[in-house]
Amino acid sequence: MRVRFAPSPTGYLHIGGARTALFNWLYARAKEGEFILRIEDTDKARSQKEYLDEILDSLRWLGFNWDEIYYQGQRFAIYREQAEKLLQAGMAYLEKSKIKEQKSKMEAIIFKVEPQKIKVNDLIRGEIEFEAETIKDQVLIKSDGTPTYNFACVVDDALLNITQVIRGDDHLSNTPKQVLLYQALGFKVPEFAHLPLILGAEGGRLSKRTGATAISDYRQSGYLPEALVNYLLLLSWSPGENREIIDIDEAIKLFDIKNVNKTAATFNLDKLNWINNQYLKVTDPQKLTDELIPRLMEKKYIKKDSMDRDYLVSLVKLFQGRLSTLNDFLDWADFFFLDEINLDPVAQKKYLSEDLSEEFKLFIARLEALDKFDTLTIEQAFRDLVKELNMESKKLIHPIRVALTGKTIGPGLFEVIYYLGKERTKERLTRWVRRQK
RNA sequence: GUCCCCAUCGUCUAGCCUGGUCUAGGACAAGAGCUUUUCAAGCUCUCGACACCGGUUCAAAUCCGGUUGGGGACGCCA
Repeated sequence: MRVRFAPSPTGYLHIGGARTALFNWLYARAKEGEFILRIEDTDKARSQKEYLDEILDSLRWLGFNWDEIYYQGQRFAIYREQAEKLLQAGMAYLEKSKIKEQKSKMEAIIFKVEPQKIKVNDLIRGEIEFEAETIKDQVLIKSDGTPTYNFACVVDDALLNITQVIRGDDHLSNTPKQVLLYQALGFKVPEFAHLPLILGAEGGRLSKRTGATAISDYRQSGYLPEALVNYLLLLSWSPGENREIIDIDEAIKLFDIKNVNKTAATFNLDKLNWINNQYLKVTDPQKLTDELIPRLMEKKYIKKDSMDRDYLVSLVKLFQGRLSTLNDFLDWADFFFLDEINLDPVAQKKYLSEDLSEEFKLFIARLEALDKFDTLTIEQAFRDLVKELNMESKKLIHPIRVALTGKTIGPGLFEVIYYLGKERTKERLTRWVRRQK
């Protein structure tokens, strides 16, 4: 069993490509076969090193390790040799370039398509029949000497002994053309499996506007690779038993290409966010901290030399259960790193319109008097004060939270105070009292 | 225009192959409530679908045909 993923370095690895790579990789791992990477860089003008690097990097990040890698750009002689075979057999002919600007005097090699019925047996869709009359003669080698996609693809899949071609639905109509080429070259036709496409929110192809961006963008936003893979898995495949969260090892055991859906799926960021949250919750905070440190440094929230790692880990634990992405932490925990907090105007209006300077002052005094400064002690001091003032605790909790964090949302107030520390808490509350005057 | 694919809640899906166990199950989202402190976490509940028409059958989400709708492909791009 040998499968392949064949990206073209003319763009970044996107959601659709990643899903194709995933299903190929899964197929290989489930059947203990080989997963081969083939870089389709025949279009020299459009292929870029930057894209290649991004694709390989993203694949590694997702965990799709490959067993072999090939570059079509290094195999032009092979394609030409195979094309010559067809030429000599009379199954192909030469034609002058139709491109006006073409300076080369070379001629293109074109495959003659004879009328016939072509049957394709798809692992997911069953038997599909095409009429060769609806297919034009196919260019094999362009007049600039480079092979066309369909030709290079067939030659490589055959010569690299690919047994199952698993690819996107958009290649379905290429399949009869390719079958003809396998037969003409005397190669064994592999099995095909065409995966349903992933559509954007408005139907149609995924684009930047409809939410599809490069895998590296998801990485940068703070999605975990396991979560992204889990989400991709759920798009047109289901592990059954109403399971949503499934790790890759279990998916390998349960995966069967025959159970892949035929229906195109719509990419849904909300569900990805939910899955990412599920993974974020159970990920080792140390690991999350490692991921967060460079992001915090970039935001200038921390400096490398003055960083207290244990403190950071504690903060991460505080927010861990609520994050959709790692970057959420940057927004929600900002007040721990900033001297001047970002005060949400809506929150201010809602909870800080009333003058609570007396209550704030009293609370500051209570904090001042504490020998021990831990969550429980702080809470006790607060509860006592509220009781004495004969106030509802939430009437004071919310204003204090906003004064300290600038937000109406966040972890429990007493934990926030504890991690903010006595000095910073006092300072922020005092600042607010002064503002009242 | 031609060819091809697809069709269950707004979205992802289970069920379909091997018709009855389906007054169609789960998840995300949305709405409501609970959580002597917020929620973007947790718990509970609510809303919500077999595209349509015909056929086969005692019986159809499940099988067959058509219609409609959606998607893809028709390049000397990949």
